[in-house]
Amino acid sequence: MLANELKRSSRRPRLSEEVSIALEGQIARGEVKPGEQLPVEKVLAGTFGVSRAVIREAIARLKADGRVETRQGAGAFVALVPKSLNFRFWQGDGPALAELREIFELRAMVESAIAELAARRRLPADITTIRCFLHAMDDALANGSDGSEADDDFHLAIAAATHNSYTRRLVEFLGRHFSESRRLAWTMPDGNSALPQQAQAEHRRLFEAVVAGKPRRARRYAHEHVRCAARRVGIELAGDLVSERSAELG
Amino acid sequence: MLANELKRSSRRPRLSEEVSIALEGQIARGEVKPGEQLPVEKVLAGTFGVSRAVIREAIARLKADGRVETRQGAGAFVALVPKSLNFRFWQGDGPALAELREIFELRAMVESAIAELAARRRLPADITTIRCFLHAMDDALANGSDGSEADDDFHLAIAAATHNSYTRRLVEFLGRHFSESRRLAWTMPDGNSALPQQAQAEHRRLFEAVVAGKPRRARRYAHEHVRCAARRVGIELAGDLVSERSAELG
DNA sequence: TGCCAGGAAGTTGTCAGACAACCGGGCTCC
DNA sequence: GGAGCCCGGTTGTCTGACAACTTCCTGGCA
Repeated sequence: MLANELKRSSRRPRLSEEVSIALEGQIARGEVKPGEQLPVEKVLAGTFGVSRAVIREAIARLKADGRVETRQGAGAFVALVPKSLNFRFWQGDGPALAELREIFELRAMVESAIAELAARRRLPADITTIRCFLHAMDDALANGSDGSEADDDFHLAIAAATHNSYTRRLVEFLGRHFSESRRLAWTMPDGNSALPQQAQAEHRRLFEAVVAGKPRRARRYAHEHVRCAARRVGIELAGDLVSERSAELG
Repeated sequence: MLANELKRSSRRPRLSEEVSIALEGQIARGEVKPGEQLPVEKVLAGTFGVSRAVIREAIARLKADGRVETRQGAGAFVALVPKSLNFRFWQGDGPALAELREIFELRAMVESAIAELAARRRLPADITTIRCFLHAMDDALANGSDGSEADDDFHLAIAAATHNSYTRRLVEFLGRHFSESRRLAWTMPDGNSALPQQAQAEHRRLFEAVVAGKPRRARRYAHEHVRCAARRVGIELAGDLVSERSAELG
């Protein structure tokens, strides 16, 4: 019976799991800050009361998650930018590009749904906040500086405008992965400033749809924005999503 | 400058990295299929020409990503429904009933988008997995037992069928909050078994839409399922979401 | 025949110790 | 003052061993 295979609960937790959870917690709580060095393996082994092999497996997990980086001969350090995508992306790796595509795909799904809800729920205060970040991006464009942070805040403000705390928390959580993909739009080499300006035009359109309280239009613009952002870094998303085509009917 | 950061990546790759990438590739290419057992550690050590410790660290990474599950004394197996443990740290306390509406709202957004993508991407193996959990819920219904776990797995399997690892991780991430809301459907007191059966009918409809490869229908059924689920616990969601109305046009 | 207890073999989990590869700082020597 | 070398510290890898656990087979029993 297959039910036997599914029975995976109620097993004794492995030591390496416990250690990696504990370390992850320490990092999450800021007890070891980004860039700082973790205690050396031998010390960790002592404090946790396990062997070095267990510590190494736990750290291997954290490395896989991108929360920790190790340098042979130097030590293990809490990652500055967790889950660094851009390195592998610029190396033109296959899997990294695929990963980026998946992120854009998820962004398209989540952000379009959120834009729709925000257009339906936004209050005057929300509009003020969103507009503030829109202007911040305008400034960044004018100065030629990096507006990716304002970009993050812009989308976060839209999420907040849904007045659904879970939505907002979700976007905050995903922010780590999303911001990496957003930063690409602002730091494209070759000084082509037309691309950020194009993105900003999309932002403005999305903003106006939210202000006007047009859910369908907001959804379409949000989806279009993500798809264009993907295209700007050379990724072509399947464009035949229901939400999009149907929105044009409305 | 970005070039400085790139310099960091020109380091000799570690053995455990290479091994985990190689294994990951074998799994991705289907050389070892979901549910199948990996070669035992000693054999892997032999074929890769490294020690068992390296193999163990590589597998620790795959476990962290949820691509592999290990059972002491039995072996290492490619995960049926890849489970990601990455996001375990965001566990608020159990959602108050007031927050339940927000959770259902988020579910409606996420699950409908995922159902749509799954209907477009599902492969035969995905269908098999999903059907398996559908039957598990059938059994639970027949026995009068709790099928909420199979319910979780059902939706997780649909997320996996999108073949977007971030989607899958997102659903796993949200799982804690969602499963709470799903359990309500299975453990309604008053022995009214009509409600779970109604939910199961919705599951079946959704499943068939995914199997048939009808994205719009899958989106509508997923959305409807969540809305009905909410109604079954006394929460009325706003039903005028774009996705829904427009889907009826298609 | 059917089945159940129990052992044997196989597999993962953990430990301990050792050495290689490498980094960083301090020291010497020019 | 600066360049090069050395040395302690740290991670990376190897080896061998035992513990904990699962699976399967086998022999005895009803």
